[in-house]
Amino acid sequence: MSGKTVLIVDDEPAIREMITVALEMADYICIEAADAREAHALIVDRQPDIILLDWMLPGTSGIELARRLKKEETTAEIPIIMLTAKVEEDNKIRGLEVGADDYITKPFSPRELIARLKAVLRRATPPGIDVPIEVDGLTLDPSSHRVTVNDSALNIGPTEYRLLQFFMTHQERVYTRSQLLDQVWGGNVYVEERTVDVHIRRLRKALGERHDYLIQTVRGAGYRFSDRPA
Amino acid sequence: MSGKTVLIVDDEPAIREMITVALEMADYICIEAADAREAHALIVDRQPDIILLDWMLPGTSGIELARRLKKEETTAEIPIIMLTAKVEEDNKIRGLEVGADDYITKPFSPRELIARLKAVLRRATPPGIDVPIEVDGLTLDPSSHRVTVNDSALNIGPTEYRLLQFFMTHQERVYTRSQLLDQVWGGNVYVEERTVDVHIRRLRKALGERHDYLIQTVRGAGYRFSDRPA
DNA sequence: CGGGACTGTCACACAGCTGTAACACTTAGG
DNA sequence: CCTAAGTGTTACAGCTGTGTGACAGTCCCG
Repeated sequence: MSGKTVLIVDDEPAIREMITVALEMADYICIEAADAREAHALIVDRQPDIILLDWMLPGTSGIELARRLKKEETTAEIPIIMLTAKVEEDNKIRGLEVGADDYITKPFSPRELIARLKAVLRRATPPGIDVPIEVDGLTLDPSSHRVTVNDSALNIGPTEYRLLQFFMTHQERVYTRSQLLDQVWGGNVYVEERTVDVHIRRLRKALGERHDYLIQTVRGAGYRFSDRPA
Repeated sequence: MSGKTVLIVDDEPAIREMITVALEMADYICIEAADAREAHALIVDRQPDIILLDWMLPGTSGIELARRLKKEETTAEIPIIMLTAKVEEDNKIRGLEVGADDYITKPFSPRELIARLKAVLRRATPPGIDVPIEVDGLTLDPSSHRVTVNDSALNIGPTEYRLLQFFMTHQERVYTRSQLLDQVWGGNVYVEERTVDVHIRRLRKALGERHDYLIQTVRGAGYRFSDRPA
């Protein structure tokens, strides 16, 4: 299972739909945007793992959006695959110039798309994703799928693990219950928002009094992971 | 929840009503005006996030109003969607010419209206909405939902947070209690105006003596946020 | 099949936030 | 000065949002 979130940016609904269907079959989570603004809003809100970006867009062009994304610190790391309608060497060059990680010319087969996607994700997946994250004695090691507090392993369920991993890779930022459901549970499930509270609780309990301060409640907003006291 | 305020300008009460019902279901706050004059008054007073403007109006036409709004600095930023009765290419062109952001031809479905509305609002929302704001040592960071004074966190409730955020993104301008209730509390609540005073008080207290000068009382008018002493 | 682990939901407890009223104070204008 | 209107300040009762424990259903593995 991949569970990676893919943002598809194309002004043509039919194309978005086609890609979505293909990718969801391959177990990706898809979100769609029709133009650059919509795309930007979704990027901020959902933080996709990769972006499929059409070359031609109404308003701000795909190229322009790519350039901007690569400039902003919070989005620069997200890999981008450009979609171009024609085989124009120019596009390729300019696309890669502004920071796109790969490009595909339409029409393309789902097979090809997924292959490229995997390749880019593998390549872009920084050596950092497998590196253990450590905060104040709390360590999460993705490669061994293990969580320890001062070297003593702690026993948490899969959901708590994903939740903690998400938090530790997204520190210092508040996430609403809804966003957490999207990011940790995966967009298409329907669960009560209060369920998040329960898993937060379980996680805190597992962390123990010495470390539960790391998961902070922001009343009226959501939760935040930070080693800096509230 | 959106909570955005939509001003509907149309001389036909039935149409206004229809739109209002549709939009309120989608969680927008609606205010209505029958002509240009009424519209202008509401724009100044309520500062809607977007305006639905009928092409044909008694007295000053919709086009004329749009033109004026785009000229005035305080209203130029408010997006406008023109409503036209017939499919006349002319209207489209002239409407966009004077600065409308989109147009819809009647009749239209609520679905379509809301879709356009969202698109325009998203387009109009600057991507920089998440950057921290800093004034004289006071920092508000929307992404972490944190407020600090010289790096020491200060503890304020959700309402004070929204109030402060509104002020910091709208500095140097005086807002009446009524306007603040609209903007910070969200139009449809009914609360005593004096409630604003209390929250202002709480905010000032939290800011401390060193910084409470930032929130200034304008006797007989309302409050203003400014780093320039009164 | 049986048992254990995990999940989502609910009900209840509780802390913190909110709106209001009441009272104290300040300002403007006679 | 004196008055009235406008604003500052405080206390408090009610409410909302969050913490918490229990529980039943589900899935997986032996």
